[in-house]
Amino acid sequence: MKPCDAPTMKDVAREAGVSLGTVSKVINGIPVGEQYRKRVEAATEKLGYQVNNYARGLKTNKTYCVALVMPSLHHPFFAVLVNELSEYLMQQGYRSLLMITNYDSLVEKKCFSLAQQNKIDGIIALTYSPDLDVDESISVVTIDRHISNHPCVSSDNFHGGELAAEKLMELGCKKLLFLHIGNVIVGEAEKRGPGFENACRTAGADYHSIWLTDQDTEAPFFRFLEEHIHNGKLEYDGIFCNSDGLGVRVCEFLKARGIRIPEDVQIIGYDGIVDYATGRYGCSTIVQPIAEMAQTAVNLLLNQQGTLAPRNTSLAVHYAPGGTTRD
Amino acid sequence: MKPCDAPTMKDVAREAGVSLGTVSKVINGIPVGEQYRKRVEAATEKLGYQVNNYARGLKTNKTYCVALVMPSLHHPFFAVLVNELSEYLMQQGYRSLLMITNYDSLVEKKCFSLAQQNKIDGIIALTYSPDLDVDESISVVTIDRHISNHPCVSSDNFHGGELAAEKLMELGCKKLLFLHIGNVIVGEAEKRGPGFENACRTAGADYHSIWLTDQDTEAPFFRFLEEHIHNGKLEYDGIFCNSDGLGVRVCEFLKARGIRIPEDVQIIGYDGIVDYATGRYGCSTIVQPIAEMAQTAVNLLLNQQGTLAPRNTSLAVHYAPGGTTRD
DNA sequence: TTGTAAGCGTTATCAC
DNA sequence: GTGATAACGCTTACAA
Repeated sequence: MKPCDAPTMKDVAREAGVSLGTVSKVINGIPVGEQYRKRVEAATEKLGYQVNNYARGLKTNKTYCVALVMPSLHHPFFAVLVNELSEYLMQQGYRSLLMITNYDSLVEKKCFSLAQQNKIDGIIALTYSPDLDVDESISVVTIDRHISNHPCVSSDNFHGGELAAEKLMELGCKKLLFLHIGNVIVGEAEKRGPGFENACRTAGADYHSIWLTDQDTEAPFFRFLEEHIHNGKLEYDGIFCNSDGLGVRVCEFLKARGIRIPEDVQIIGYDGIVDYATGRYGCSTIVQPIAEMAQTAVNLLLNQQGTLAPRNTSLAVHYAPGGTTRD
Repeated sequence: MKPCDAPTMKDVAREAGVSLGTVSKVINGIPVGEQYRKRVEAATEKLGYQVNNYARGLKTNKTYCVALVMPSLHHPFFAVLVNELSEYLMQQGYRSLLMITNYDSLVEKKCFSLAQQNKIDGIIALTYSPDLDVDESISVVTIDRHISNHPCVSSDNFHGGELAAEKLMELGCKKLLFLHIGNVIVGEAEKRGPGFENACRTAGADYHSIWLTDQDTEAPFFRFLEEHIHNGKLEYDGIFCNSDGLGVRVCEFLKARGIRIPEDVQIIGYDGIVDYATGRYGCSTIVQPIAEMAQTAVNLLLNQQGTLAPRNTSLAVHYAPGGTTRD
């Protein structure tokens, strides 16, 4: 790569015939004599001068840079989240350092260490390591999962679960099923199930839950479904899946066995993932407000003074039909 | 946000009872007396010292940071591309600064200027501005679209187009159609059409092309298709779309009109986008080697000495069936 | 070999 | 209000 030596403040000062301090003041918007300002601005323009953020960061200990630590961009939820985070950060005058962990807790640790080394102003992270502790001097906001006492932003998972149950019952389901697969790490997303069960209990509904923790295969779900199909009819008529992906797969599985969706069985997922090609939801779903979550996380990070930030901020979700329910 | 004052090299030197220069040498792997090294390492460990990349960058003019300028992460192609770029860069010891332009050429310009200001070591960009010129002193590698004479990495679009045509003919199609929608900016992706047409011509096949440039609606395609359906039968029996998204939409449109895919009409798209939920292609497709493209771009950027980099590097594509062809 | 000191491009604190 | 000057934390000659 080529060397890159841009003009420095000193060059501008020489060009404008003023001192270094004056140039600095003009650059930083500190009042300065009218004609001096004019001269400096002209010189800046002429030389195409740009401040060196590294020198500035060294001096001020402020880098206007936030690290985004995310598992992967293969999943649309993460991709869109990073998109919104990055755009909003840029609007606020911040840059984003992207770090992909690939769900690997070793990499997560390395990223946190690297982030601190880069003297970034803060970290926004969605991680899976249970024991990821970070220098107390750095600001951190997490998404969905907690890291020590740093503020966490998530959608209102509990209410999302309730909403799903209520919607299914409202649409006539009598025998409900909840399917959950996920990491053993307890995060905010794990409240979807309790929310669902709570609503079922409250309504006195008949329901069953299956929790697959720390497993990498959904096979048990499909075995269960298979076993509960009698004479081409599933025992359950309403299913809540803890992600849209699972919802879509369950839907396909049942259709392949001649069960009609949504006529025989109705399915609701969670996330609100929109297909890039069709612009539609893959299944009926509880929609997470990704843009709002991103903005909330950024605001929380940038305005974090002391420790008065709430440990958890849950944003409102809403239900959206996606063809797998009768509405 | 909280202040962040980590231990400095001076602290380590004091702790270890050696001089600043010695610490620096240990940190940078320059040979130093065994016992000195031990002492420095112990002190480093004890204080939890980490080099300040801003100070180092200021001194060395090397930041180990590359800017990724991308239109959006809502489209899976860009999301996966950024994922691969970022992971590979990290493997090579580089960090990635993510900049989302939202297809806005004003933002693209701002990003380029910002990137240079951040004294990054290079830029990898996928942009739409026709007139995006950049300081000659900074290394740039582009994806799919050219910016002045910087090296560009893409998949072998021309051959991809040929492949699609050959495959359709091989699968028995007699009357081919090519559908293209895209920006007026001519990039490597625009070679898909010529490749397709070339293969058709060579084989003496009957084909028709529709190019929609600089339009934001695909309506003309669907109007055309509608007009060429007679007695529930489309005049064409093989369609090549310049993206998987379009392929999927065309497929849906025809199915909705009672035309069977792939029995009556076969469709091939371009990109190789895999659905996150099912893991399948949305339609039969020409697969771009995204990971290889990312690695090639990074290697080109990092090893760029002088200007001996090829202006264009096209990576091999392959065909993959995805349910919209009879194979 | 190891220590010393001069910068890298800024900002900030002073006298003027 | 403006211009020297001392840091910021590091690398790198160069001197010891």
